Amino acid sequence: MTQKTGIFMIVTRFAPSPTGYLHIGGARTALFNWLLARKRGGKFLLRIEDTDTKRNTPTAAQQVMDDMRWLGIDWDEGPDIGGPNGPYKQSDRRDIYDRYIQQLIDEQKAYYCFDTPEELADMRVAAEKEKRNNIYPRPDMFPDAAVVEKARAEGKPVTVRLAITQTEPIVIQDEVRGTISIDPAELSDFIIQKSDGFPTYHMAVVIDDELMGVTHIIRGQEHLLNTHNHQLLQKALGFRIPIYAHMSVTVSESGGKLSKRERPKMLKKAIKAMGKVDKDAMAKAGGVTPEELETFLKGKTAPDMPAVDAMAAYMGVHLPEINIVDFFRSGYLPETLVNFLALLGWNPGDGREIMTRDELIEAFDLSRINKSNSLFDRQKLTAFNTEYIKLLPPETRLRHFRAYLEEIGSPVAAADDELLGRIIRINEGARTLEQIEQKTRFAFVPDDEIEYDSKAVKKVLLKGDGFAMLRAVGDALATLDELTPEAIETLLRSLAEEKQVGLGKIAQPLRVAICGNTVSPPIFDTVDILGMNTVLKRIENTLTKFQQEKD
RNA sequence: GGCCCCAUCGUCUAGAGGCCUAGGACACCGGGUUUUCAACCCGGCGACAGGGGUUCGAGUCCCCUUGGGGCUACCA
Repeated sequence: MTQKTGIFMIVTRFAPSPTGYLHIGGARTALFNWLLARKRGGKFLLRIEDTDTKRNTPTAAQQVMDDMRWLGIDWDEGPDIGGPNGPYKQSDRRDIYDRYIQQLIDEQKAYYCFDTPEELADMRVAAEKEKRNNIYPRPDMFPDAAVVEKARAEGKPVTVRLAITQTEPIVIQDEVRGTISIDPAELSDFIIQKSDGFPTYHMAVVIDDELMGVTHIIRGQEHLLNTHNHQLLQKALGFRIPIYAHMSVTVSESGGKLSKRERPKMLKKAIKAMGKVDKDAMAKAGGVTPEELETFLKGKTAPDMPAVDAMAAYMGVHLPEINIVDFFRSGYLPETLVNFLALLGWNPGDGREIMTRDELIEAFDLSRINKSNSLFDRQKLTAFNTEYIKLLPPETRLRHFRAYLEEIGSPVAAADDELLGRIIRINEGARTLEQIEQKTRFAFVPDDEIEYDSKAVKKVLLKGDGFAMLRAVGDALATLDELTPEAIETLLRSLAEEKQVGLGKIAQPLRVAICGNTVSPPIFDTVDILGMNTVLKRIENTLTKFQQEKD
């Protein structure tokens, strides 16, 4: 029963609105659609839904595309590369929407309205007070062209609504949720064209999906009830009905939908928890006025993301990663995110978890998407990242690490490929690229600019005989003529034996002297990487610097 | 409030009526390894929300309760 028609090509899409960075939920939606298209040998489209002129931000579309590329989610048609059914930006498709809206009006399936925002708000309040649904009162007679002309001349807002005349239940088929039917009496005639002339989301999405030949739509559960409206529109316009799959929502640790509001929220909480903070300095760090900061702390409005990030950095608080770039900057790998995201609400059914991109594509299927909401578990994400740092081919790790170092402006970026590769290798077991960077940074700062951790200095050098041990280590190292990790190991081990102490007694003072901290990559590699001159210099510096405190 | 969706360890989940004494992964706890932090190895703790049905038999099907989530915009 294998009937390959050949003409039935799957088409999926991701249709973000350019209001900010690509966030984790959007990335998951994009990934599922991409996975389905790749699995079935179909096409995956990218479309920018910028019909809300007030919310659009100019760089967002570019940023979203950059983030998708970083994740390795590529598209076959899109705003930047075009395609047979373009343009792929809704603001460039106004004339198309106008035609269909006019068609609905001509067929008496839609009608003009002239309500002001205040009037609509009153209706909403009244409905709420009377505990009934807010159903728009459809006029018996639809306004004709003359009336519209007059309203426009008077400066009234002009919108268009779809007349919902169906009385039988509206039934949608959902691939993950089955049959969901709803009584049209629950539905209100909704706006399909706004007073600024732009179509609403509902109108634009239905038209574009039809014209672009989209066959499968995977999206969040928040669109489940919209689907009935979309089906009404599809019927009114004589369109095909695509296959829908509504995935569960990803919720955050604090409950509720995982949203970009999470970061400003956490920042506010941190500021309040700290009590006294220099607000002027913080406002300055974030590039906002003290007044703006004050409004943020009191009210609901939040400054934009770069300002939030800058203030968090200033205060040294770690905000939960929400946007894809946040994860990049925290040292996560794209492979980790793709794998982890795929497993949020889907699984291959055979217990596999760590899976390559190809394995994910191979195993992906709509029937295995589950229905219940899932919580975004950062600890498990980190465990995946640890795994991927170990698993990835050296070239790939190197590429990711270099990109990360350049993004955060780390001094470690000065290392050449060979050194960087070695740094990754000796840090195997690290959970994020950030950890590798932090553990290696000391090697790339000038010898006299090492930051000594006071607790480490006290514990390892000042207390006990750490100081004397360090001197002995310095003397011993100075005699070494062959510099390899093995030679260093042999030397230090025999020194430990001679002194009748464990290797730790030798290694820790040395570590603090050359790194400033008790935490570093394995000591023999660390010495080797720094080179003998630097090591001896730092030992010397350390002895001099803390000599007085010792006495 | 109305409408809709969902419900297995702390978390992500396996489970499509007997294979379940409910399996795996992360987290957690205990132990081991060890030059630090990790990583690694071994072991352990730990769940079918509650109540009714249906059935020879229910985590699996139905109903109710409870709990969670979504929508209810000239946002998408």
